[in-house]
Amino acid sequence: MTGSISSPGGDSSADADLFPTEALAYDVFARACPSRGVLEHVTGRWGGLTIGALAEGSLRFNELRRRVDGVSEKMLSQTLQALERDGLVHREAQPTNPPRVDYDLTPLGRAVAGRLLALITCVEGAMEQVLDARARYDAERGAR
Amino acid sequence: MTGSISSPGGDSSADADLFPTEALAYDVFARACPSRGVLEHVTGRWGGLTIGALAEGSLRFNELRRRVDGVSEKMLSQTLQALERDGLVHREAQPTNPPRVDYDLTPLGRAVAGRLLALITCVEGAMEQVLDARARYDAERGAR
DNA sequence: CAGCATCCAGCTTGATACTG
DNA sequence: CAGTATCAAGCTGGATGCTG
Repeated sequence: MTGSISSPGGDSSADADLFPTEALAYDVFARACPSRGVLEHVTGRWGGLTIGALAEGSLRFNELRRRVDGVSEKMLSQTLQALERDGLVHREAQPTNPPRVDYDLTPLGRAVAGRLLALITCVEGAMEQVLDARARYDAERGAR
Repeated sequence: MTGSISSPGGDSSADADLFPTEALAYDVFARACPSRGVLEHVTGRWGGLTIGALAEGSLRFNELRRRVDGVSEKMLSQTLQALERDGLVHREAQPTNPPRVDYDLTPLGRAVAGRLLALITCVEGAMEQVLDARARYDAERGAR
């Protein structure tokens, strides 16, 4: 066990030691775990929005650029490459002129997108409560 | 509708226009939407891990610091303040000496945590596929 | 213990210009 | 259209020192 999170004292499987790095592993809470990197690609500034946009269907580079409000072409390009490398996004390039490249989610990407969208929807739905909470917080802080 | 994402042509409810900024609104894909900020707090470098840690139960400042591997006290403090302001985290300070402060999730925070944990679990579970995808990607790219 | 204030290195980002 | 290359600037975040 890498340390950090995952049950404090009660370890669910005492035989975990028998599988050094094989079976489970992958603990996002551990600094060095590769899953932390993937999670950052997925939840990063542009990753989440890109996946969210692609969840609605295949899109071309500049379509994506317009959809994800505020992303620069450099960042979009970078984001797409990271997601493609992680196997979440599929890139389909046609060697025509002018070139045409379509991006869409892989099955794995769709699985992640589902969870991500659930989170996004949850946050969007909570906005009124959040705004209220902020107002209260600021009122108490601002007064003092 | 702010623009950017949200169904391309097919709008599910034609009467959406009757509720200018009341009902739905909050579109993360729009640059200026406050929900984007909240989502960034939740999914940010430390926000997600902090929420994940608190999902297991109430924790004190330094306990959290140890749990979330790699976070500095400055970042943790900052993160907690943002989450508290957003109404996701509750801060309970006891005016004792030495001081004792407990943090835990609000009901809203727990709702978000659920979705977040689902995402994290999904990503962790996909790690093998991701690592495979990366290997393939690098092989093709490195060769050329 | 639970933080805040300050300083500063460096990574991330956005403009801009260029290529196939 | 679909990117890559380069560069300056700004924000992020870590280290340090101090407070109650």
